[in-house]
Amino acid sequence: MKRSKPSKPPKPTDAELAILRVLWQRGASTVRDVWEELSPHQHTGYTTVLKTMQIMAEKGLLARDETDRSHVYRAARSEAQTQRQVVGHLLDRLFSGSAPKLVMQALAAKKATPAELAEIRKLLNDMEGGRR
Amino acid sequence: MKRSKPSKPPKPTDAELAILRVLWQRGASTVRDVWEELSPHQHTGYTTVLKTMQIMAEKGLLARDETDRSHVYRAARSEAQTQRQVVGHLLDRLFSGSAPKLVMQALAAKKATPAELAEIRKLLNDMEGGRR
DNA sequence: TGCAAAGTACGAACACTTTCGTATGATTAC
DNA sequence: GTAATCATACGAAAGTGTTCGTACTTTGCA
Repeated sequence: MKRSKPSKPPKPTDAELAILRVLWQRGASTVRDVWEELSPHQHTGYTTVLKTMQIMAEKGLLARDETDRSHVYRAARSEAQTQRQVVGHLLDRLFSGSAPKLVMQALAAKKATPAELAEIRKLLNDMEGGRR
Repeated sequence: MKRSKPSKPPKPTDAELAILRVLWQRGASTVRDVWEELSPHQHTGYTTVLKTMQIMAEKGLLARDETDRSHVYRAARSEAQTQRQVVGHLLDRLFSGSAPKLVMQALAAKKATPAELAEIRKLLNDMEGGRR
């Protein structure tokens, strides 16, 4: 017997991530909403998005409201929760658990603006302040 | 016709990452070396590791030296290069390109030690110093 | 010499992801 | 009321990743 809502949703795939991004941005949406948002950028058919979202609901990645004829889906976990999960996964597998190494590569991969650097600096201050 | 060595190696999968980690740590190694390192942690057979490494060589993820009977493999790209590639990929797909957001989740996913925080702070100083 | 050990190559099975065509039912427009 | 539209559900195909059994070759050694 398969449980309908696993307590630990799996790591989303890339295609699933594209759908999640739309849902985080728009909030609860129908398949059509998501498809219209996605289709300009990728060439996927409507039923492809539908099927993927159905599977994501089975996996526990999405929750759906079947009240209306057009079912309304929402992300089961917040963007921040998902980010933390994926980053944690990556940290273990590619950075030997070293957050600073990841931070370094993040900054190397994409130059941060001065404003962003200030933001990170502030974050560090807060963390050190809390400890000290 | 398939090119034997694509100039852009694809993003490594999780299983491939496990092998790469051994190669980065040990340097050029035989399949047996890698398998012996891996087998205590995972329950994969010798030929599984062999096959995976062969495929990785085809993909351009590994380079191999066939001089000796036991072929010697090495990672085609450095650990830092791979980290940057994967982080860049993640940045685009899950963080809308915002490095600070990724940094925040990295620090949230795993508490950094004071020494690590200092390290990051130093990195920031260097970046700002260079720009200013 | 001949046998065991160690190595590579190969093919196949299985699982998972992604894609889409088609069936079917509900709603809307005329 | 009937036809077109729009929705879900379902099944299947294609691609990829992972695993391992088996065959074949080379080497070392009693």
